[in-house]
Amino acid sequence: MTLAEENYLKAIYHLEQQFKNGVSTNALAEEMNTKASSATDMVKKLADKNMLTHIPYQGATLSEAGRICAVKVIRRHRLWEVFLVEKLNFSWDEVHEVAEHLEHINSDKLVDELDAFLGYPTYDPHGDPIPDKEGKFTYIEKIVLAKSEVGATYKCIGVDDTSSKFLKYLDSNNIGLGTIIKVIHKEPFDNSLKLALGDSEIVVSQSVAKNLYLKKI
Amino acid sequence: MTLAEENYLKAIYHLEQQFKNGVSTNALAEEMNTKASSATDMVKKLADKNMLTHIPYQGATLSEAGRICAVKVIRRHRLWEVFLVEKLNFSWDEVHEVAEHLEHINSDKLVDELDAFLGYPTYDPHGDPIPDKEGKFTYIEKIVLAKSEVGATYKCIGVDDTSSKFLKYLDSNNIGLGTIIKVIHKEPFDNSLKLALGDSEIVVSQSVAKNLYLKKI
DNA sequence: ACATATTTTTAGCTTTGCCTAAAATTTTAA
DNA sequence: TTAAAATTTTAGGCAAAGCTAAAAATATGT
Repeated sequence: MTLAEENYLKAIYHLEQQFKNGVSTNALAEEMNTKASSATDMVKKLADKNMLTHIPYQGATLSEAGRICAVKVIRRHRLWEVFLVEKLNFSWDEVHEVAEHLEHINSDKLVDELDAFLGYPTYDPHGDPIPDKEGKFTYIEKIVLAKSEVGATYKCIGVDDTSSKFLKYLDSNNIGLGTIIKVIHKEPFDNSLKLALGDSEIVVSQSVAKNLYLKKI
Repeated sequence: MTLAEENYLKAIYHLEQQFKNGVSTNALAEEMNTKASSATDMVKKLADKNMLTHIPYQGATLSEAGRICAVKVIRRHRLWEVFLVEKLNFSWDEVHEVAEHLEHINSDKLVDELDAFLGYPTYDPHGDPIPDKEGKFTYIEKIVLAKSEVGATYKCIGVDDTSSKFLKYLDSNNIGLGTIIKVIHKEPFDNSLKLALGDSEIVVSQSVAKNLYLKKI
């Protein structure tokens, strides 16, 4: 698998969560920041390699081989993110770009030793699960903050949007993985939420609340 | 700089140690495991980018910019080798291939944090010096075992040949960086050497002796 | 010195992955 | 239901980095 092929597989894997019945060329092109014609080219190449099935004008669906390959890339990406944050003092908004490169180094020894060195982590710094050597994910039931109950207490376990802007916003409001959050009030007018974090209170907008994942505690 | 360009710059830098008056196209092609015509193409491209000067039919010489770029790649390569050996349990014959990939990830934060994480090492697992952030090397005077004095005691500080075969040979004879070696006898017939390593004695051929670097102690 | 050998360069082709423009297909909506 | 809009594919090109084969320049040997 070339670098470009791996990136396409990862993108298709990602989009399949959303579009269960095949990933459209346009959606794929957008995810890859490229043009539809390029996406078509690559989809055809990947179909030739039996990494996916493609019905023209309909969409692409990963084969088992394609899924395995995508999950391996995701495993590498997320393990490197843990390494960067825990060992090299990266903050969670800085890791993505570098991990995009590291994820393409395909050496079983490298990845498995890195996994062991990090203590077999099951979640990356954004709260996304890290597949194990066999490709198995550990799932935790995630509640999105926007659908939380007033009065309940939660732990922050992940984010949906991993853009630098959003992660910096969270940092500046002292929200990180593991942060304990109590929902004080929900404003019916704009769906903003008043939260208690330790002894301070903050108000977050609905668009923030839609991107924060919690676990009830 | 693309991946291929960086590899060529590294190769030219390496060959310049040997061929002070310009690196020939053939030598470069051989170092890169490619054909002379491909080397010519790349040399022209690098000359256009002011990374080197090229006199047709004569040879190529790195510019200051080219040297800086090559040294950066070497720094990254050697730091990752240290990481692989010290943190991920790689042996010194396994590191090269993976480091060839890692060396091309160009992030100052990544490299400088890695350097700090490793404790600012000055030598890689083969005894080659690691340039610092400013590109400065720490040099130690190296004595090649083939030119050692009978009766003297040395510490192993590096190898010339870094092939897997040679490194595995050294491992199987319990020779590594830091090993203390006393030269017991030099056989005039074939220039083989009898060495004392701790309380065992071994005999090594001249071709081994030409590839081991020592420091007198 | 001059023919031959070696080295280096040039010319032209391949593959990968992207692009634009145009054609084909499917969807939407009047 | 049929014309317009949107989506997808095809066709043809481009740049990078490699290749082979042939031409040009330099080196060598007698």
